[in-house]
Amino acid sequence: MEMLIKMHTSDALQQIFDLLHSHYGPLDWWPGDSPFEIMVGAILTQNTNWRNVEKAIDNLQAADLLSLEKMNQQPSESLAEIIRPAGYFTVKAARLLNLCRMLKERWHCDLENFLQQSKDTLREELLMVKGIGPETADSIILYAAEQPVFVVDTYTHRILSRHDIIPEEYDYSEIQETFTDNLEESVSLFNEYHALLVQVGKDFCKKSKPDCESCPLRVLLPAT
DNA sequence: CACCAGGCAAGTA
DNA sequence: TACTTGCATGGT
Repeated sequence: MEMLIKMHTSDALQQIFDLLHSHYGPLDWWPGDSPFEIMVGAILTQNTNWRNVEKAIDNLQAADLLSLEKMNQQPSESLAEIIRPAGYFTVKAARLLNLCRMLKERWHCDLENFLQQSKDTLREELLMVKGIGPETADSIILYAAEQPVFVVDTYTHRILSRHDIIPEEYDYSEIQETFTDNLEESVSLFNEYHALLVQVGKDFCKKSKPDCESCPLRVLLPAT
């Protein structure tokens, strides 16, 4: 009679990180030049392939709109046309302007001061903006403000539940706690870990056609 | 052709 | 509270 002993969560999370890190090495996220560009990218990439986001950001660059003050002066309709390739473009244009308006009215466009708040108040303030939810807020806190929060996305949920490390029905905060309760609180670790999960998700853990045979996590069973 | 991608808010019961 | 639906382009 054979027995399968479930690994402790902290050991599993450490093993996943080690496997991914030795497979991919440092990924140098976030792919954006300034804190403002990172914040814009975080909104544009909501439920959208990053390739499409890059096209939209190129358009914004060409229109010289990658600054808070300039974007804030842009009418919603023309901003929408510029970010069209990112999809959901009317909704996302409004969301970008909601963020710009909050930063102007509450922070007088001083991004540095805004991002230097404690991560908890920063998160509260971001979540008050209509169009910024938990993942977008946490992406901004980790990658623009460089403060230690763990970012959870659909790949994080899919990979951990398929490997039986968390239950399928875990929500955002439960998944986030799984990481923060079992890892040292470190900006560079959280940065790299989320980037690695997204990368391995794109490469091997697509929703309907996973490629578990060649996935670097195949030694952790079960999967698919 | 169908399906999906680094979510979120609003509507329904 | 717990589901469902709209938003939309571009790649496989």
